[in-house]
Amino acid sequence: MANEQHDRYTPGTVEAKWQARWENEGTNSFTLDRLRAPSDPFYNLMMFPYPSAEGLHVGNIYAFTGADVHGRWHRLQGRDVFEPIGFDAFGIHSENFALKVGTHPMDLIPRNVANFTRQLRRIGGMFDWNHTVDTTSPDYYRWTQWLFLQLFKGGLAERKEAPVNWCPSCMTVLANEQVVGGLCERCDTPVEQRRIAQWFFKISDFAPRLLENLAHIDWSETTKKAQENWIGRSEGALLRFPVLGVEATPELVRSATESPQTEGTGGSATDPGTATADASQEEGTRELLLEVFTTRPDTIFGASYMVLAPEHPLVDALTTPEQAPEVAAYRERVARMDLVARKKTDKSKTGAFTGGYCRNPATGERIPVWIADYVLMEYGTGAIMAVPGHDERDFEFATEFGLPIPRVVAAPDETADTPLAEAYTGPGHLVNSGDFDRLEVEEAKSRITAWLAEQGLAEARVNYRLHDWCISRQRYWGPPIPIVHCEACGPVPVPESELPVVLPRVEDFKPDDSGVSPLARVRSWYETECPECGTPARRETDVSDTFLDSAWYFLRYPSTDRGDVAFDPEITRTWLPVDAYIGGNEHAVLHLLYARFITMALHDLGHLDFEEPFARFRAHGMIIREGAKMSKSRGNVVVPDPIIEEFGADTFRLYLMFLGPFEEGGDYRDQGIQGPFGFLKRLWETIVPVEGLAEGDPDPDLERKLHQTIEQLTRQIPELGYNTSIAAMMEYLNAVRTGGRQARRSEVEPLVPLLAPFCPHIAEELWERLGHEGSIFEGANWPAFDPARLVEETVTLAVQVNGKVRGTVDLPVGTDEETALASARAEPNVARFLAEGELRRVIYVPDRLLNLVVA
RNA sequence: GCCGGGGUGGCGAAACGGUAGACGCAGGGGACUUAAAAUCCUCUGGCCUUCGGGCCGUGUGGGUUCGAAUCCCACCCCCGGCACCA
Repeated sequence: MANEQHDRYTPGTVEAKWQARWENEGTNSFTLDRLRAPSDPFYNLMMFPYPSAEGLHVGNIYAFTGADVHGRWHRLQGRDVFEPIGFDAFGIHSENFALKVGTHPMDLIPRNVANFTRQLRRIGGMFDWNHTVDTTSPDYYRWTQWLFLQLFKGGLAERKEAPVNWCPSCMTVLANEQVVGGLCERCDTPVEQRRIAQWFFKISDFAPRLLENLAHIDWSETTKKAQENWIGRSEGALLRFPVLGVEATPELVRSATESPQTEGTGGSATDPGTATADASQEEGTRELLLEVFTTRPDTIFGASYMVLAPEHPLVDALTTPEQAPEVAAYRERVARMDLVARKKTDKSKTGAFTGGYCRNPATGERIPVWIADYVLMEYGTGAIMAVPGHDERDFEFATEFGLPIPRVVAAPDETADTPLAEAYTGPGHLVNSGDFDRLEVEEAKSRITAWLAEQGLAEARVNYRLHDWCISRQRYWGPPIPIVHCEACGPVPVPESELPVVLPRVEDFKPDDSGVSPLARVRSWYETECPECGTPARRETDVSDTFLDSAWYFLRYPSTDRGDVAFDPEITRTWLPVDAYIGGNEHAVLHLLYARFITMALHDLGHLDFEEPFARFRAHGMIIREGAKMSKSRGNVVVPDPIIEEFGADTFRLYLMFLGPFEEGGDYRDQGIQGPFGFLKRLWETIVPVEGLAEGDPDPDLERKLHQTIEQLTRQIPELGYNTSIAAMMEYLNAVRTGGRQARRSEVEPLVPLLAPFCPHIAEELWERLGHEGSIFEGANWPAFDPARLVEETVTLAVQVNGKVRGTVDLPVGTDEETALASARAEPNVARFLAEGELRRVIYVPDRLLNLVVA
């Protein structure tokens, strides 16, 4: 009795014991030597957490457990699995929270990291604690800065002006999410736009490759689709509209053609760039040309006016003196809007007439030029030809301002004169389009583009939605951008030998009226000498985006033993690209795209020999609680510590993985944990007085079921089919225990490694009690199955009459049709339905079903 | 509006085009117990039943098929992402 007491399943004891042992024996840690020479490396990555003050969120635990199961499974196959974890602790979240509680982030973050570390150890992940990263450590961000310098030297970083949200009361830059309904979230002042010089990475140069490579990487389809949409390739044409009455001075031609977008899409193969514009100059066309991008060159005959973005550089040149006050007022009004409100689609169209005109090169007609905020400076050329008959936005605008709405496309049942009640954007043939009438839309696109190209007024063009990555943050809590501004030399990179540029401890890190980063008021820090000419110079005071920290962390993990390089070339070649990356789809377009870009850039710069960082990526689902989304404000967040306290980490892990398909998520119901808990208890009690297990071969039926279970798990676990794998183990254990029978060792022992990926602690304990030396994860301990033993001897055949099941018959496997039919006829209920008519047809699916068609 | 992913018992969910609801939760009944907890056994989609079984049932409406939760067409609803992108 006392012994029984002693042997009860107490998760706390078991888990503490094994966590300590893994730690002491370095079960999950790699030495530098082993990293250099693994026998079968497998890099298992999960998205490192942001260490918040609240502690590890159950969503993190869900993700990490799913990834850990995957890593442990590979380990049980005998592979060398490297499974690192770290902390993504820079950024506006930490900074805002620090501001709120009045603690310096340099004090706050270490506390949070310590708490996260404790929690992460407690859930039993197979983490290599000797290879962690903390993005806020100078040892790490030194290399983040190094990365910036590589891109800068490679011509992939540039400084240019861009709009930011500006709160005139707090005198600070706001992120989009800090703007609530056009007001500053802190002081409710209306937010406006301000243009400031910022650093950009030229990710848009990589748009075509980032898109094309998606076809060759093994990623969740949903993630790839999200990236595809984000990159937003669209095929169309660049068209040039002569501006009437404005002479083409060199400056105007420059501003007309050097819009950021024309550069941004420079990577596209169909883009000969701005040369044609110059050529047309040489032909003596003294007219200024206005460039627009369109996906519908076929509708050019319907372009009844033009629209420039209010910020477009040619607005001043086009505006007549009479219209100048109205234009200026409109531009000011737009500038006062925050960036979110600016792009709202549900507001009505506004705009102002510039007084200027273009000539429609197709019709020869004079068409007015307007400015309107529905045209965005950051897309295409920042100007459009407006075709109100066949574009919903233009239609709305033209209706608002009483502009003509010609029809140039007709559906099969329409004519050139069918009135347009709304923009028609469907297929059809051209009308009112001169020689191009009757052509189908698709053909007209290329024909019209070619026709205009002959006159130097068009070229085919591929445009991308993806815009350059602004990495400047006018904030405190991030790595300082390693640049020195010198009056004479311009922006000069900090020499690599002087890295890191250490973020100074600034007690007052609140944004203030200086208008830039808090670092801009630490004179002792920003005053320096130009690394090139030695004259007094000023450090860049902006810090870099948190997404830069996380765009390369997976490169650092295996090389954290190396203080002298960002990543060791040999080790990197050995371990990367990452074999399996599991994470949330909320990072589908930012983190995952930036990481791909950085990898591609480092590849081109000669630092890496691969250009895609993650060979395989799987997005996990989201978990909700009792049917509702979890959030702090609802107060329905699952707090992991008490649950682990009561049931143990193994049960918690098992339950999380049991909730539903890992890639779809699940509903956390507090009561539900009883199921997995009971399962572990029963498993323990089935095995634990090991002396109580019977010897001998397994029961034949159980043996078959065991092999089926092993087969199923071997197939499903690597595909993240966790919930059904767990169900299969439960089913098997139920079968072993039916009728309270005494289990044989041979029946239950293989269940231990099957369970190990999910519940590593109890698996280790049972494995040890069963007499094995060392950790179950050291060695290829996953059981094999024998395909020959999967097969049943008898099957239950469903017998249908006219597609409805009327009975079943038990038959030996492989019974022929004739015999099966005879047995079926012998079933009284089947015979009854058979008697209702004449047997017309027999469908026999051996070992499954017999369908008798009667009429 | 566009792009994904989904709609199956009271609930979470299973189901190579072949017996819908495995596994688990919750619930009913029973055993053990002085009692409770724990544990174990057992039942549990709905309606009807002469207890043999029958009818209905996977968001809705059509279609293909001997046979559809599964494939095709149209539509409705929910979740996630993007969105004045020319």
